[in-house]
Amino acid sequence: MGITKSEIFTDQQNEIALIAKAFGHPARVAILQHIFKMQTCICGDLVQEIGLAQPTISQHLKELKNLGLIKGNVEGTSVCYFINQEKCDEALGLFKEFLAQDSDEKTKCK
Amino acid sequence: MGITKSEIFTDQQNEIALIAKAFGHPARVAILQHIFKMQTCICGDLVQEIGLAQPTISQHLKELKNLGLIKGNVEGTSVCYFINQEKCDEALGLFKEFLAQDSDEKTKCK
DNA sequence: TATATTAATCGTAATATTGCTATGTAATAA
DNA sequence: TTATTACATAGCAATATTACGATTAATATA
Repeated sequence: MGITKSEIFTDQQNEIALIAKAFGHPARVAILQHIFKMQTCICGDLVQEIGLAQPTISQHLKELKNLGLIKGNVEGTSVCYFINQEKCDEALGLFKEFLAQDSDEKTKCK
Repeated sequence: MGITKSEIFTDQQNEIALIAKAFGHPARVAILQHIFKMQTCICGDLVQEIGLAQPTISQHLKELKNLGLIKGNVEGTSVCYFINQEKCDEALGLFKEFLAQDSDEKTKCK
């Protein structure tokens, strides 16, 4: 998207943005939800379930895997994907810290 | 980003993705963090604080405002922005529901 | 009224993302 | 060995995003 000036932001800001971007596409949300629900699944399941072409799903899986949100084990000709719960918990922790700053209503604008 | 086939996803999946996309850029993370910290601020503050050009900051503010994550009051020649805590809580709720599905370890891949 | 201040909008260049078809690769089956 | 299955990768067209300079709009102030 044009260039993002990552260098002017803190590591934490970049990290939050990176994880958020992974959740920023409904296909990836759907993929994660399906794996959460089924515990594990293979690429072909998701192609059936979601209705995007196989290479498209494969690409989204790759992004999620690169971020560590899911992991995959090779089993014969297929790859069994599953949630990396630690990483998801970490992501949720980041969002909590980010969004749950309870303000003490100091000087609000009228 | 090329066309996203929103119509094949559920409203909830699209909603999560939309909110996540707002957090998917470090400038918007930085903007929100600064407003959280200062309670309120004007566009010029953020230009100083973050170091992007005024139109760029203004554009990011617009996106956050469109999603309802922040609100702005006109005060003379400036606009006083502040967090819409209800919307932020709602966003956090969505992420919690999405990410905190405690799996009961059924059939995991080895 | 003229000028300064503050922010929004317009237009545009550069770059990223989405989704596809075609193809490649690895493991299994016949 | 050859075919099949299941994914991954390459390459491309379409579209979205980021960032900026120039300009405009609205208010305040001299």
